[in-house]
Amino acid sequence: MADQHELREKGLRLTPQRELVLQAVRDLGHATPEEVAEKVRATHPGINLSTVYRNLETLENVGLVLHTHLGHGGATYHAAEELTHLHLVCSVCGDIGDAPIDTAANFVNTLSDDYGFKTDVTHFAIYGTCQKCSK
Amino acid sequence: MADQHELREKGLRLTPQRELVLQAVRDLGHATPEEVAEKVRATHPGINLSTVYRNLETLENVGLVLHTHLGHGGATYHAAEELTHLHLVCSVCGDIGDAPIDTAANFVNTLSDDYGFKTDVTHFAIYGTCQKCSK
DNA sequence: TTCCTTCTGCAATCTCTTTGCAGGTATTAA
DNA sequence: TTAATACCTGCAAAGAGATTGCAGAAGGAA
Repeated sequence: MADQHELREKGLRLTPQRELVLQAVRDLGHATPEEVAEKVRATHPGINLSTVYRNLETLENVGLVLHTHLGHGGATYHAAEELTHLHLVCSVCGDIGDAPIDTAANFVNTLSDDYGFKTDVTHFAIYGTCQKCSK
Repeated sequence: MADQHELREKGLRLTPQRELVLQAVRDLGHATPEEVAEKVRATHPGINLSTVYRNLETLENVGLVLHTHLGHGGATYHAAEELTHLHLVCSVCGDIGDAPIDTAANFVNTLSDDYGFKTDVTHFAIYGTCQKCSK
C-alpha cells in the first residue's frame, strides 16, 4: 500500500489512526481538526480528538500535511500535495473559494523584490466578498 | 475634545474605559486585546479584560477600529484610519512588517476581474519569511 | 517471540474569549 | 439640578479550542 511507504519512509509508525487521519485530510480538502475527527470517526468511532491533533502535528512535521489560517481562529489542514491554490474567504457567507497560485505571482515577486519578503502563498487566506455576496 | 465627538456621533456613551481603549489601539498600532488591556491598565489599573473585549467589539461595530487575523489565532486590532498597509508576518521570527496597500493593487484587481472577488486587503495577513530570516 | 520505543485514549489543564448578572454611570428630559 | 432609564462595567463563571501527563497498548526490529 502506498500509504505505508509514505508514512514509514518518514520514520513514522504505521497505525490505523494515523492512516485514517491522513486519508481524511486528503478526502476533505480543507478541514479543521474537529472535521477530521468527525470524518475518521465515521469508520473508527473510538478515535480520540487529541490523537487527531497529535497526528496532524506529526504529519505536518514530516511534510505530508500543511495548515492554513482562514481567520476564524482555528487552523485548517490540507494534504501537502493539494495545496496548489489560494483561499478566497468570503466575509459574508463564509464560503471558501479557490484561485490558482499563479494569480498571486506578480504580487509575490513584488514583495520579494521590494521588501525581501519570501511569501508562503499557500499559507495565507484572502478575505473579501465573493461574487455571490457582492450582488 | 475630538474623541467625545467621535464616540458620541456614533451613538456611543462616552466612558473613560471606552476612550482609553480607543486611545490604546491608536497608540499601539497593532494590538491584541490583551495588549490593549495592558496599555490601558498603565493609567487605569482597574479595567477589566472583558470590558476591553466588549469595547473593541463595539468600536469595531461603529467603524472606529478593525481587526486583522495574523494567524496565531488571536485577532489584532487597529485604528480604522491607520489600516493603510499590508501585514507581512514572518513565520520564523514572528515579526510583523508593513507594506503599502498599493503593493497588492494588481493582485486585487485580478481577483476582482477574474473571480468577482472583492478583496478586503486590510484584513488578511501575508505569511512568509522576512529578509532578516531569509539569510 | 521478545523487547523497546512510539502511539493512543483518557482526563485534566490551559489559554483565549464570551456571557450573565448586579450594581454603577452617562445622558436625556423635566 | 434632579430624576429616570438605558447603557456600561466589573466580577465570576462558563465555553470553545487546543495541549499535556500518564498508564497501558501496539508497531516493528532482532
